Amino acid sequence: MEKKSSFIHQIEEFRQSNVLIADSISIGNQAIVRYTGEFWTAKQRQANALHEISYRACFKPQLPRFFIEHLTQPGDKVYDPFSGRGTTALEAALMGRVPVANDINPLSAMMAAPRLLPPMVEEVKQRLSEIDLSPSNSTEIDLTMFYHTDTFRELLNLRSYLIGKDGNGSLDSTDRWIRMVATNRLTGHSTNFFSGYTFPPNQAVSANRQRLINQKREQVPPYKNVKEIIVKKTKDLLKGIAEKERSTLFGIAAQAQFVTGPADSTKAISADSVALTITSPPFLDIVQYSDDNWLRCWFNGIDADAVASGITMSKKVEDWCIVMQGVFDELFRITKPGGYVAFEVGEVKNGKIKLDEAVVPLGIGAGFICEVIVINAQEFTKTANIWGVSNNSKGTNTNRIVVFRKNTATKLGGS
DNA sequence: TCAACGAGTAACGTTGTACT
DNA sequence: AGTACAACGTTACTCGTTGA
Repeated sequence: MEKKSSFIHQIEEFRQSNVLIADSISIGNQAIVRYTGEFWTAKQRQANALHEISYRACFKPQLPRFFIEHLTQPGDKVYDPFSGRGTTALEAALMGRVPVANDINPLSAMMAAPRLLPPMVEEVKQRLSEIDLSPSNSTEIDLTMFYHTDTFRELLNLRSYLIGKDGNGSLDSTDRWIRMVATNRLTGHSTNFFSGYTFPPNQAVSANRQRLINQKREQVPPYKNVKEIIVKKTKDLLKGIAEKERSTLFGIAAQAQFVTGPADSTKAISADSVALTITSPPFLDIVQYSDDNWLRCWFNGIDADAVASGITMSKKVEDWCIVMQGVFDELFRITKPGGYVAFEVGEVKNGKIKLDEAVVPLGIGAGFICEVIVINAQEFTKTANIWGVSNNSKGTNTNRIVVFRKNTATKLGGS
């Protein structure tokens, strides 16, 4: 006889001391308990600064922290099949858990893995001083709507250096750090980006649109010093990394696993090995992941169109569910008996579609037990101000997490 | 043709705190 | 008193796709 999940007990205690809403929803023939409230706060600058690289559609580090704290022990494997910038992987590593991460876009591991091996600022300065960014460079692509010609020349040289060393296998952890920082400085709306004024840094607009933005603002991209900007951002990222954090991360990094491929077929990850999965899949077709990352892919020699063809962009919930069922089946394979999945989605289409309700049967269909739905609702910046969408009135304003558990008893007739 | 829809972020400025 | 910096509230701003 299996004992009652201690997680629900913890949530219930939390609820009683914080006066949260508890109700339940019927899905199929089951009543799923649902708690709504402010389980964690998610303001800016409340987590480790090492997280602060922009990537489209990332959740706040407080989200994985909450579930890692409650559901794992140090040394446990914590997995994210839609890893993105690697929020789950990094937060897990900072907490002494072993990260396993997957993403269809190779950009993801390039952004996540180097931050498990944070260098000293001096190492980065030294390496940059050894790279010659001055030679004039023939270009196969015009990006002068984004960059001053001298900045563009520096970027082309850095790109050749990185792609060259990657190609002959001589890229080291300092180079990978520089590649991660540079990729994140390619476009942005303020001074410490290589580009002139453009969109906020998680989305690169098309070249044509950038020309129009330049016209409208009567701007020509100003000169930006590539090496100086990389050093500046390196310092910012390393603010929260004292020796204690550095040694935790270095100890963990050697055990971490980064996989690049579809989330429903991750053969490199062992069966029955993962203690906790924390993830957030694409929400239907809301975010244009490969378009938003086209410049980053170019900088790293990645074919963005090829990546795009593998990304789930279903418009309809039914189509999305078919793809996600495959993901859940794979999660069931790799989760260890007694392990958990915390699957985060949001409400979309002006609140009409609550994806958490669609997720419940998928996990059950894969063999999991649905434990509870945790909804973090608060006044916080999720969709605030961008596109003129005001916070808590439109767009996705809550984190809706469906928590599943794999029974410790062996499933009968399992293949 | 037009309206609906939508997974932010970095810098600035003010206030607070620590140290000389 | 003066300096440095940490903390944090506030501020600025755009595109692309779809379906009626």
